[in-house]
Amino acid sequence: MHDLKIIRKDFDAFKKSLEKRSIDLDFDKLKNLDKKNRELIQKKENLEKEKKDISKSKDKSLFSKSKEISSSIDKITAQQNLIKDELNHILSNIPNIPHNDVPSGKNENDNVEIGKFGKTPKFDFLAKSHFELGKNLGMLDFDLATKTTGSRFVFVKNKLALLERAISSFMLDIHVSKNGYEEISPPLLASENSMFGTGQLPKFENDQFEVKLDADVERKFLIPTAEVILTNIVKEQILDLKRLPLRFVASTPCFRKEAGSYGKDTKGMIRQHQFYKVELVSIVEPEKCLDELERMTKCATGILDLLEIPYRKIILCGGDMGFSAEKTYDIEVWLPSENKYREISSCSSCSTFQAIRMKARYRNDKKETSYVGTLNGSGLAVGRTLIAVLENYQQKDGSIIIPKVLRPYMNDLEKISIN
RNA sequence: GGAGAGAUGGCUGAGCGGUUGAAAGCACCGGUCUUGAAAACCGGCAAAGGGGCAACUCUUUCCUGGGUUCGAAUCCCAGUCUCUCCGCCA
Repeated sequence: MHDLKIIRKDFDAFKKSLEKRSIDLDFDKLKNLDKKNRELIQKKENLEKEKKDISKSKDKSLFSKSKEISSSIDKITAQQNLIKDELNHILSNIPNIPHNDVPSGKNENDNVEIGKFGKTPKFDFLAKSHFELGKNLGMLDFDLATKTTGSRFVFVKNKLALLERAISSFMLDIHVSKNGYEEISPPLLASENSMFGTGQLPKFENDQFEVKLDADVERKFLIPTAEVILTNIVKEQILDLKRLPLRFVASTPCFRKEAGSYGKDTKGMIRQHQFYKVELVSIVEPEKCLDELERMTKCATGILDLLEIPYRKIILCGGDMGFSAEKTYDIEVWLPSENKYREISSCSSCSTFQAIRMKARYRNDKKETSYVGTLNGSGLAVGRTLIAVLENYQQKDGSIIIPKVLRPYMNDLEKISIN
């Protein structure tokens, strides 16, 4: 969310800073609402002052006047609330401002590649897709998931289930022991307010799974990413500067409706309603956001280096970035069967955008309260890492070599074979 | 599911109709003392919003929403959350 005080200072600059996003927004309306809102506030405050003075004077002859003032205040307040709600509604639907580094562009075609890393495997046979490999091994079962649940779910079985668990544990261990993240096992449900804090709500409600609880308590949602719950750890807090940076890592299931991607990636486990993801979240001083983004991205790519899986790094253009991000790197892994790179991680700096929504603040070196910077990134998507291992480590006979770093997590198993 | 207790500033915690934005302690900042640090002592220290170039000033806020009153942290009603005990279940 944006700070109206800052927008107000230079309205045109604000308008311009959002150009890269290519959104349609009635800036004049916003401006007018803000003006009207402040006028009403002033009116109200003057009346409140008058009323307060009467009450302080304890002068009985003025008491009836005070009552009249009260009713005027009520009227103005009602009016002001309407304006304020409209203002908030508009504000909470405006995405974050792209950083200067961000290339302009409309969609994923305008993203810019930064570099390719690792060696793509050369096969003397036709590379199979992960779902063929998994089916042949008898360890990926989509039909069974359809039977018990529905489309876009999968049963991972036997040694592949072990592999999935190994990937998750391996990533957690690296991030905890080498990268300095604190491991968290969080709730998988988030309150409506938490979902607002990180920017999933109100705009993207259609992508979320809502869970109905018995009572009429606050709405709850299955987390679409652990980012939601990890970032909200600091909501409504004023942190001591000494505590920063905070770095959290969690491996959790994520749930997404994938509304709007009907017919996209319907085969295999690229795009599921449920998937495991190891998520990294950092809470930092806002000036350190971009440095932290580089660091976090290195933590993510470091995993792929260790797994010896080829990947490339790209920077997202303004039109392709997520709602809350100011700058995003995507990491894409090489998938031999598709002969292209596919997203496996997305690391974003959200500057103070989420912090303002969450009211997450810290005391800076001048002892003033100010908003923290938040970052999140996948480190990495576990399901897609499984896919990448399957495809890049496949052998002619359909067996899968286990990457060396994962073997300690799999009783030193070197290979997954049919039977 | 049954029975209680509570929700106050960064934290702990008093206040229970009228200078209470709120005692006290901790934390934090400045000063005295000290070779330096610690201790001790003195002083400062809430947030959000509005106006002003600024010094500054005004309003709101003691879980949320209503109500009583000229006036509410304090009284009444409704709700949310947290904790304790009992029961039940992982």
